[in-house]
Amino acid sequence: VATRPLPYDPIAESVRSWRAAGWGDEAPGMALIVSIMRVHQIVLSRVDASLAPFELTFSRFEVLMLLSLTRSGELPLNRIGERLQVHAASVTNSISRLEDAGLVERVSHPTDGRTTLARITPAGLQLAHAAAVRLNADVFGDVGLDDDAVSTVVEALRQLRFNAGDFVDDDG
Amino acid sequence: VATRPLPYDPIAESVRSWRAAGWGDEAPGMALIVSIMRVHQIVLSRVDASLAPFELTFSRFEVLMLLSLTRSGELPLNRIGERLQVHAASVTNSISRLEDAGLVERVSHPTDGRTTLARITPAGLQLAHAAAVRLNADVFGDVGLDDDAVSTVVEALRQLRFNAGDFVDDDG
DNA sequence: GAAGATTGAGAGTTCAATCTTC
DNA sequence: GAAGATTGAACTCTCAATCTTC
Repeated sequence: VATRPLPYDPIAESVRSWRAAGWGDEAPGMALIVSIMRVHQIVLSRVDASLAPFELTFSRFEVLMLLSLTRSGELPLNRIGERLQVHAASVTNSISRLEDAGLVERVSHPTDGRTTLARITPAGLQLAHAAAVRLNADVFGDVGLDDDAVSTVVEALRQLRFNAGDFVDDDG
Repeated sequence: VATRPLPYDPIAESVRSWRAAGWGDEAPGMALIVSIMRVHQIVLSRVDASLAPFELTFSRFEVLMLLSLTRSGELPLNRIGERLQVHAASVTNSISRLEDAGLVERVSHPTDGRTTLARITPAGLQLAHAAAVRLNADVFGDVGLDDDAVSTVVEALRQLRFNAGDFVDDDG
């Protein structure tokens, strides 16, 4: 953790200041945005700490996991970017690192010479599994909220993602 | 936005895969973490886009806003880091950039030679106000969730932050 | 010795520009 | 010309190490 616990909730304090400045109407939105920023920081540091023994970052773990859950174990780079919602340059970076570690290899696409496939290696498969087990135990198994709150938040954030145009299918 | 909308919810898809892999118990926690990661990315890009005309990032805006809401307009760098929950190195970086832009200036602490104060300038005050108005209009005023959902999520995330040891005062 | 601040290294992200292939 | 991938530049964040001052 970066610093010691504060004697007060910094976000509640920001809301008070925002209201005092005459921006009461937008205070709830401000609180939501800042809460997301802070919680992101917290969970990212947890995840990275849990993954550190495997020399994986969360970004690379996501790529590895996505490949490991694919029937053939391979996927075009651009589809990885779409699915994970990251820039093509980030995918290139992640794949290169995973390739250096021997967890993934680049393969030519059989019919389209423009696209490159990433294929997970046996070592990659094994590490993906081990890392997932570890992450489940360290982080996912207890995120610091009761089950009801978890599902409520997940649903609300799904709504937010949908409204942001992340995806178009709005069943459930 | 980085990519076009997907025809399905990528997180719901991950949950299905996670269950299929036999990790059903931890699937909700996984969904929460991934949701936070993705929503963070969305709101950060919105905020940065809104702040771009001012040549401010959200980190620097937060510093500027914190100073502008202070009675004296100045604060020790370490207190800025505590309040914003960021590393001292990040504060140094932010303050240097704000100083380069003439929005803040470094001042020696009157009694403690170790600490440096950041003081907001008149230009900084003016820009902080303009940026806040803009952010309220562009982002905070409509975050893409109804009011009930916003307060529910904010409260749940407060709980998560509290459980993470971010702060110790648990009233409200 | 401890606290506050800074610096340099390393990782990730995005964007713009470039190259190859359809 | 458009799509896919890569590269380089610019930014932020964190960590470890260093310097100054209490």
